[in-house]
Amino acid sequence: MTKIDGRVVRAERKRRERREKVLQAATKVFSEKGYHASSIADILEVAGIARGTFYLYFESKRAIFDELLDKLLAHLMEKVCKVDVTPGALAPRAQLSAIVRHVLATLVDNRELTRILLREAIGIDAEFDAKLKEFYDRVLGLLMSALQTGQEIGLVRPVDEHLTAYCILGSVKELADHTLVQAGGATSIDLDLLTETALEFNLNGLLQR
Amino acid sequence: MTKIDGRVVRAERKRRERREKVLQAATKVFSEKGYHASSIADILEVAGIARGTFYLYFESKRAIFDELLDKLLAHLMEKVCKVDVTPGALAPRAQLSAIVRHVLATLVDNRELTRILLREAIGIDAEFDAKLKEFYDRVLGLLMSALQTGQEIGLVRPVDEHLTAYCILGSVKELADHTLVQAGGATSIDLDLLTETALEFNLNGLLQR
Amino acid sequence: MTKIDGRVVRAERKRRERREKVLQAATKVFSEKGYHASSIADILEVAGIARGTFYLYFESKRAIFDELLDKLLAHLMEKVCKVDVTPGALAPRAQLSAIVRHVLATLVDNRELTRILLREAIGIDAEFDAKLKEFYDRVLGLLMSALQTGQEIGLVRPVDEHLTAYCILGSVKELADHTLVQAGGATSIDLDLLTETALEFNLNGLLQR
Amino acid sequence: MTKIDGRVVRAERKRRERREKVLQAATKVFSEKGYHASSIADILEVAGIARGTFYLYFESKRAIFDELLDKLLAHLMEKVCKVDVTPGALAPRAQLSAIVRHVLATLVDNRELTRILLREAIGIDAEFDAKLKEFYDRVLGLLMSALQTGQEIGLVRPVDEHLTAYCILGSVKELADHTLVQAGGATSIDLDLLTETALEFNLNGLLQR
DNA sequence: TATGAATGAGTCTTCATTCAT
DNA sequence: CATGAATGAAGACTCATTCAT
Repeated sequence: MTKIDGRVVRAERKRRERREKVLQAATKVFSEKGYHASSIADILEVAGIARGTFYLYFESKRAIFDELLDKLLAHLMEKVCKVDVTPGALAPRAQLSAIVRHVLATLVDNRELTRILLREAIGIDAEFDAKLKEFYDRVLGLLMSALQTGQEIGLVRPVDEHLTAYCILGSVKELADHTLVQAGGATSIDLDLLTETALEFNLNGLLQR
Repeated sequence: MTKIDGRVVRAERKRRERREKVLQAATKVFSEKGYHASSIADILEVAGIARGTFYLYFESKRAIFDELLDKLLAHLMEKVCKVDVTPGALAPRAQLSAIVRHVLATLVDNRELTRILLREAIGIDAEFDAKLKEFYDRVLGLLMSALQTGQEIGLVRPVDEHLTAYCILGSVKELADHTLVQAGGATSIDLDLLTETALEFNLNGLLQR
Repeated sequence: MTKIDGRVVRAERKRRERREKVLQAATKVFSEKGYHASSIADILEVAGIARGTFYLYFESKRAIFDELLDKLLAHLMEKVCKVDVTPGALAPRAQLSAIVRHVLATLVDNRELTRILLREAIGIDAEFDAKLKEFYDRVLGLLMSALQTGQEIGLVRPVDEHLTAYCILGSVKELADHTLVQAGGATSIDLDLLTETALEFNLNGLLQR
Repeated sequence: MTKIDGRVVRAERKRRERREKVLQAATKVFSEKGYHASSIADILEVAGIARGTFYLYFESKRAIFDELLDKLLAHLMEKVCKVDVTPGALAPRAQLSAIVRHVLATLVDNRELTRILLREAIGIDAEFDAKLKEFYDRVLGLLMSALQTGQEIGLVRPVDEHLTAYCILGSVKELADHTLVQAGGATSIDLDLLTETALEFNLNGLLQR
């Protein structure tokens, strides 16, 4: 039985590897040509597999795209959480720094997926728009609750939490877009500078004080 | 000859009106369904014209989309200019306020086009991406020069001008997106609150001082 | 207006002619190769039209097949009705003769469609099977009611109406199949002999009396 | 050597059992969904074997279908023979009764295959049509020779033997179809009633005498 | 022998664009 | 000018069959 188990395990691993190969190919293709301009044929060519093989691993073009983004969104949410303001916790600024760093690091580690998220994952269809909205809504929710807490403990000045949350989200998105997406693949990125700039911008604004 | 001239002029006007009608229809359709999901047939139906007629006025689906966006981009750039810091000029803050207000007002006045710009004008094709990049680069250029000037006259604290420009752009884009695009068509918008929030956020950040 | 009306009418007629051309082509193709073995491409070739044109007139391969059969079934049912046994009506035998003649004549006039009905219209899908069953059930219903009436007026010997109705239907179907379908297209057919044989067989059976 | 022989024999038996299992599965699947709607995958699932295994036993989807039908056709022909009218033989009516009974019994014993024969074995392809035609031609040949003999000995009234043979065949086919195929699987069947109805219908027709 | 992953030919269907009227 | 029928390239997806393990 061990022998068979071994075989099964190996087969399972191989299957996952193969799936992964297709996912990689799809990532590359989608990120380069966008969802609509990418054909299954393009993915097949990059993955080096036959038409039928694709459908062995994925239900449809749409399904593989979904999976790609789901993975990135999950990664992004991994360490994004409420700021802890109970006594004894890390300083809020340090916590925020960690979160922003995590997000940016994840995006840096997944440049192609980031491009897809920021550039190609829009206008796919209503269902997908909803998924994306849900993700951003969760992020915005956290931001708003953070702003509220910040105001309560007197750290944050009085602001419209809704609108301000959008501003924060937008600043980080655009930062990521221009740094990771527009810059060609080869550019090396100073994660610390990025994190610091984002944080400073959001916390202190532009004006000299 | 005058008679003929009159006819020609009238014909010319009629032609422009018809073009306009098609552009309106396309705006509505693209804004509702996105570029890819919109078919020429959708536009024809809304415009109330025949298939062949469309191609009398526009070269292709792509071309009319281009024209739509070009118009909005031109409107947006109309009053966006360098901040004037020569003595006697308006206070920088007032100038900025005017510019931001103009941009937001233009977007408010063109909700459907705004949706197209922010949501659907991405991932069309490389050429279109380039056009958009050019537009944003001009905006970013102005922002960076403003940041530089601001730093020189000691108004702005030392920042990475590049990255910070992205943050500013992003905050305004996202603000516009959530306020104009995500909110259904009927919502009334407080342009002053919007302008003020954007400006305050960018200038003063979040922290209490 | 008359001019335009004329144009519209002419266009409408042309449209119907074109549709008819495609229907003819489909009839030929389906009858020769069967539903499953026939591809849209086969129909296009015979009809001499382009791929897109087909979908201008018909929703799908399935839809055109449906329409083909519907037409034949409607024709067949046209003069099939209950036998009238009120005093003064034609003799039952004459009425039956007329009905059988009509059915066989319709089948003779539509040899290809007959082939499709008897040979290819089986196992398309559940929905189609249902449509066919409905048709045959109507025929069987008429037959059973005729058998009942016949028994009541002492014309018909006591029989199981259900089973006997099947026998009658089957004898006519097979007669048609072998005469119209299996015989190549060119054979000339003696409609009178056919009608008479069917009727005699069903009424008097085989035995000498 | 005997030992090896034993092994070989056992292996041979196992092989046949496995083949049988697949045939059973195919029968079930084809009878439920029809030839075209049945996929190899469906058969595999029911048979509980792997894809490759199927092709170890059968050449193709088409081949297993062939084999299924061949078996039924052979069974059916087993006791179908010329009527013996030499003096001392059983009465013709009794002989016919036995033959019809055998045919109907065989169909009853193989309901699923019957459904396939009557419903799904049509429009597969030209070759298959030919095989079926050959079978029916043999049946028709016997019927025609019986009719001829019957007429010669004055038992049968003068009829067109060709056309009448079709009628007989059709009546039995339709009887079988409605009784065995359309009625769900569970219905119990009165073989005697069936045989008697068929015989009476064919021999005596409908009319009271 | 048994397996099931891989293959790729084959089909339907859509839709932007052209062109004869 | 306006029309809308016709076009055909392009793309997604299925499934019988093969083959390496």
